[in-house]
Amino acid sequence: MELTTAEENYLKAIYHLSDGGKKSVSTNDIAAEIKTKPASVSDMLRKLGDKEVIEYRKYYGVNITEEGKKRALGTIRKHRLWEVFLVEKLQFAWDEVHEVAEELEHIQSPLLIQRLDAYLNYPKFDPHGDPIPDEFGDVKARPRVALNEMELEQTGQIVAVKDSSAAFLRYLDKVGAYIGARIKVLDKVEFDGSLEILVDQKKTLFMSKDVAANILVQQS
Amino acid sequence: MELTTAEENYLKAIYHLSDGGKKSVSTNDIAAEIKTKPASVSDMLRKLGDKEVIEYRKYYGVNITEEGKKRALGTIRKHRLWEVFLVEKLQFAWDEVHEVAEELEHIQSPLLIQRLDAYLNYPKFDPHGDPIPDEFGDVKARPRVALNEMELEQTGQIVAVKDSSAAFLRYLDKVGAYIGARIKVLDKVEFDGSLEILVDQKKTLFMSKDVAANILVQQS
DNA sequence: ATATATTTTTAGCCTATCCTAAAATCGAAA
DNA sequence: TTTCGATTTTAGGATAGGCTAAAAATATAT
Repeated sequence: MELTTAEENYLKAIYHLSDGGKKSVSTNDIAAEIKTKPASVSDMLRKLGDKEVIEYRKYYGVNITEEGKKRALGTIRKHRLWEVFLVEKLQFAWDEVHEVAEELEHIQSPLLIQRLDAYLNYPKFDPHGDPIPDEFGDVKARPRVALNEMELEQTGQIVAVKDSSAAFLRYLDKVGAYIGARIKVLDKVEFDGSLEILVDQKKTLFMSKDVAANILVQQS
Repeated sequence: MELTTAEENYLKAIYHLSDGGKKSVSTNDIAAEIKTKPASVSDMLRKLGDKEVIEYRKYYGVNITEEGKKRALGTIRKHRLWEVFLVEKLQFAWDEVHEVAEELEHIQSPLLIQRLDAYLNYPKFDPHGDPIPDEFGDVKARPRVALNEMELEQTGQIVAVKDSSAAFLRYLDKVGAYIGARIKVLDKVEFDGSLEILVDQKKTLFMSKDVAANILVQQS
């Protein structure tokens, strides 16, 4: 059964909020995510339930079905492939692509996506470092490495810290290295293993090997 | 003022049916073009009139305004740029691109189109040989040449015949060289000036120089 | 355990776009 | 010029998606 653009957007939101289908999701949370009113969400949930892409029990939130998961992953795949296209071929900055990809992801043409995928050389990750599901909906888990183990020029996103003491987090905060920050290794000093890092394509930052060893990066 | 997808489609249809704004267009003709009912067209014409992209006098058909022309040309530009992309970059056949381009043409992002244009190296014609309006809505008139004057490998579309005798047309019909046919010069025989032509990317066709001299081609 | 607060749903309404059936208008022929 | 056929518009209704206000159900706190 065909989904409308609005339905695809709801399903994608539910997929994300449910952490890939692991948790159930509330009406209010969906409304906040989609920037719409809870009443509108209730309406849509009834429809998505009828189409069996979610399991909907009134007042108890929704769970995404296997079919729904497949659909959501299809939309996510399209979104991320378009993001790669925009950044790699059309020179968009990585933070300019989201809105346009939001539109492009609803174009209906399996052939188009197949060809685009090939044209981009079957990328596994989008410009934000998020994995691109393959045509079957399988996603490649992104390897996580300690920042000090990364090579020159490599890029990634800070996803976790090993040392979560207040002191360490306060330090990270001060230098502007938050969870989610996009980083690139600009330099590694042989002598002491300290690094020069580009954060969010804006500011550079020096850190010791010890600090870097406590920062986990999801590579792109 | 923003136009919806439906409004853009109506405007594009009116633009084409009016031969670029030269003639006025009837409700019935629009309905046929859009594959909708005349009653729906009346509705939409009122709206487009309110938005001043057409001039609408009940019962007397519509004329497109300058503003409307500009909008229509913008949509046509996007459509044709996407067609070039699909054919040149994603290896679509020239007759597979229309439906997808119908969807892509409604993506709203001036930056996207600007970048796409540059990426495609500012093409002047789409894969069907139709001219691509520039960002100001100006279109380059396509030169027409006699088929016998074309060079090897050149492509184009048959747009007219010099000799329109029944005999000649019957001959063209027999060999499958109709007005609108997409052709490519595969070979030119030095000795007698006869040609080998690829028609519609499917069948090849041999013709004498005399025949070719009577066929006018719009080059791409 | 009951009262209150929060969440969710329902009811009713709006706009966009489409439809069918009926009414209005136009234009051409007698 | 009157009438008749074709075209066009209007009227009224459907569906998709959104909104507000009010009702209903659930969750929480005393």
